[in-house]
Amino acid sequence: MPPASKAKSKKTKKKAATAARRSVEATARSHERTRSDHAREIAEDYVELIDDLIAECGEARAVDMAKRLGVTQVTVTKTIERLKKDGWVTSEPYRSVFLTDKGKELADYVRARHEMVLEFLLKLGVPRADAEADAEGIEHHISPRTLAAMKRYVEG
Amino acid sequence: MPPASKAKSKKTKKKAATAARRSVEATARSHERTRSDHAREIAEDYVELIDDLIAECGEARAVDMAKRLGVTQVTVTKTIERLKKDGWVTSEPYRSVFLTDKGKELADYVRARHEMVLEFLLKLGVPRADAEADAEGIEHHISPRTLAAMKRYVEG
DNA sequence: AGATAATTTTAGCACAAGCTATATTTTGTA
DNA sequence: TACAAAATATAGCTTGTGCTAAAATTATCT
Ligand SMILES: [Mn+2]
Ligand SMILES: [Mn+2]
Ligand SMILES: [Mn+2]
Ligand SMILES: [Mn+2]
Repeated sequence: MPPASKAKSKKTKKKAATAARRSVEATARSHERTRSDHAREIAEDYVELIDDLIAECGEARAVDMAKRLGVTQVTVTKTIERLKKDGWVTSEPYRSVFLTDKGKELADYVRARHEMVLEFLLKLGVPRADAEADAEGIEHHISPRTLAAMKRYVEG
Repeated sequence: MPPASKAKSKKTKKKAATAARRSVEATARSHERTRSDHAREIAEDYVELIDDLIAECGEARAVDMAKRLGVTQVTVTKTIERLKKDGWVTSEPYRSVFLTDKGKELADYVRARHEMVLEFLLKLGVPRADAEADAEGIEHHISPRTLAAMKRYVEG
C-alpha cells in the first residue's frame, strides 16, 4: 500500500472552479467524434490519392501510392484489402486499384474539402509549406459547418 | 490471370496533367507529419485532461478521465502506463495520476493551443457545438505558424 | 523467347488503442 | 470495525496500421 496522504476527502469536492465548463458528456462526445474521424481518415486519404493517380497516371498502383504516402507497398496492399471490404475500392490480384461509385463520391467530397482547407490557410497567411502539411491532418476533422465558415472567409 | 485490357502501356505515361503539383516527396512528408501528430495526440489530450482534473477536482482519477474521454477505465489505465513510460506522468497503484514537469509543460502548451483554436473557430462564425467538437481533433495538427496566424485573426 | 527488373503477395512480427469479464484494493458508511 | 460500494488492476481478446524478408507474378528489354 503506497502512502496516500495527499488530497483529503474529495467525495463532494468536485467543482470549486468558477468558469462554466462543458458537460462531461459533451466532452466525451467530442472525443468520440475525433476517434471516428480517425477511423475514416485513411479511407479518405486513399480514395483521394487513388483518384489523383488515375487522373495523372492513368491508373493507381500500390507502389505509387506507397511513395506518396511515405509507407511501404506492403502497408498499402493490406490497407487496400480493408478498403475493398468496406466498399470503397475494387482490385484484382497484381492489378491496379479502382474506385467504386461510393469511393468516387467520397473522393470528390474529400478533395473539395482538402482544397478548401488549404486555400483557407493560405488566405489566413500561413506559409505554403506549413499550410500544406497542416491541411493533410486538419481536413479530416472539419465538419460541414466549419467548412462553410471557411468557404465564406475565402470567398468573402 | 484477370483480364487487364485497360490502360495501354503506361511506362512513361506519367504526367500529362497541366497544373503544377507538389513533389511526391513533399506529399509523403505531409502524411508523415500527420502520422506523427496522431502518435502524439493521445498524450496531448491526456495531459491536458489530467491538468484540468487536478485543477477542478483536486486530483486526476482514471474513472473521471474515462468519463470525459468516452472510453472505459481499463483503456485509461493502460494508456497511463504508456504515458508513464514516456515520462509524461507518474502514478502509484490504486492512486491518482500526476504530471511530471515535462507533462505539465506539454499540458500548458496544449491547453493554450486548444483554447486558441476554439476561439478562432468561434470568431470565424462556427456554431459553438461544432467548434468544440472540431477543435478536439484539429488542435493536434496545428503547427506554430498556423497557430500564429489564428492568433493574429482572433486578436486583430 | 528468355533473362532481368519491377511489382505484388505472403508470412510473420510489433505496437497502440479499444473492449469485456473478473479479481483485487481502497473508500465510505452503517 | 465490518460491510458494501467504488475504483483499480489483470487477463485475454480484437482491429488497425506499420514494418522486413522472401516468394510469386507481371512487365520490360535485348
Ligand atoms: Mn486529403
Ligand atoms: Mn489527409
Ligand atoms: Mn484533442
Ligand atoms: Mn487527427
